[in-house]
Amino acid sequence: MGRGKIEIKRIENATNRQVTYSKRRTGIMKKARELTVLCDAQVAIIMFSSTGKYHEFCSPSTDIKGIFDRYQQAIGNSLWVEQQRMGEDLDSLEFDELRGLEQNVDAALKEYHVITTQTETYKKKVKHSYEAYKNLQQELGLREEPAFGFVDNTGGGGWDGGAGAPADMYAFRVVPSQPNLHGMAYGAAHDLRLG
Amino acid sequence: MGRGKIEIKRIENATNRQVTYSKRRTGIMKKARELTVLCDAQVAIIMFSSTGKYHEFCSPSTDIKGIFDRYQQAIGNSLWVEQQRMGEDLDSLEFDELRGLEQNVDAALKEYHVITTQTETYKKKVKHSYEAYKNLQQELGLREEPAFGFVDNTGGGGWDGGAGAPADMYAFRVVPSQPNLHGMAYGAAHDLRLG
DNA sequence: TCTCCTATCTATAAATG
DNA sequence: TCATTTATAGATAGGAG
Repeated sequence: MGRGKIEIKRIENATNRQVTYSKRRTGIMKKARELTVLCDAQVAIIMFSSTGKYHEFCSPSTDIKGIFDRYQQAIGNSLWVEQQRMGEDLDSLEFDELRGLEQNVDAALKEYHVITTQTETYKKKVKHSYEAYKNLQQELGLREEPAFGFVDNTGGGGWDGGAGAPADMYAFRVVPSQPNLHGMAYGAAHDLRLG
Repeated sequence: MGRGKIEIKRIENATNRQVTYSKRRTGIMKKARELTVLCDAQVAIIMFSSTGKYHEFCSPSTDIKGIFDRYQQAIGNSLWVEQQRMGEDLDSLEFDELRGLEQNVDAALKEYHVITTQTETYKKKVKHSYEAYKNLQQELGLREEPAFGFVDNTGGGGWDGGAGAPADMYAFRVVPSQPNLHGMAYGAAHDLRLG
């Protein structure tokens, strides 16, 4: 592409590197968006430029964290399969111990559910605030990516509807190396009950 | 590209959709690789096809989780920069509520930490109980429930996930810095139901 | 499915405003 | 610095085996 072939190696000139990063990033994001639409796929992309700025893409109806969770789950599944094949010998556990475990986890999830519900209202406000912010950006004539799923921290992109990221970001701020709270829905707690 | 322009909308024919997914995925992954080299960038890509198979790309010297962690930290940091800009355009009541949210989430995560610590003890027991459970299942002549609809466990491809929920308990154990309570609950729901 | 082919379409490097 | 233009390299849709 472009006026002449280029070798795929680090661009030493910082300006050219940044320009190329920006152009190619846009291209990849566009391709990702097309892929999600054409092929009904879920795609999550995180990029950090050499200057440390980040950009993301995420298919609609989810967020980066959701896809990452799904990915971890898939990885976890493969790991477990390998684990089984290795035929690791495990100790057994008394049934009443299992029941005790179940009750503890259930209680923990109930407690979590209360907390989650309590903060849910605020999360929505944050999201709506961001949308207001984005709209303001538009009104001020700042450039905007046309499609869904983009977030960047340069002020040039924007959030589109459907991304649940703002709420998650709040949680991440408090504990950067943060536990995976995302999918811990209370509904799951009910299913924990032993028969 | 190719023999004629195509409209960017879902490809209804499943075969064509899969073929296009495969081709375009390859293209995007290649572009991502070039970007990391040319521009010294960090890139992480996770894709799930409509059939549930997943593929990933990640720049060298790190892994998906590493980039995701960096991303979480980055959005955590940038949120408050954005927040302050946004605050100028929000009324004070809204802003007070946003502050309230911070405190709520903070409290929630502290609570979560306590809960996590409390349940940490049980994680090993969950794992250790699995073998006993499998044995019991066999004795009772029960079939294992398929846990995830998206998983393609027909064997073959290296990245395809498989098997059921217990994997999450394993993932939970091997990734203590990122406990996955969602998966844990889910796993417990389906695999600890002994009675 | 899978690979190869290739006419066409798209992305983009470099130039330009 | 930016956006825009333009000439080319690269990606790929559709078809064949």
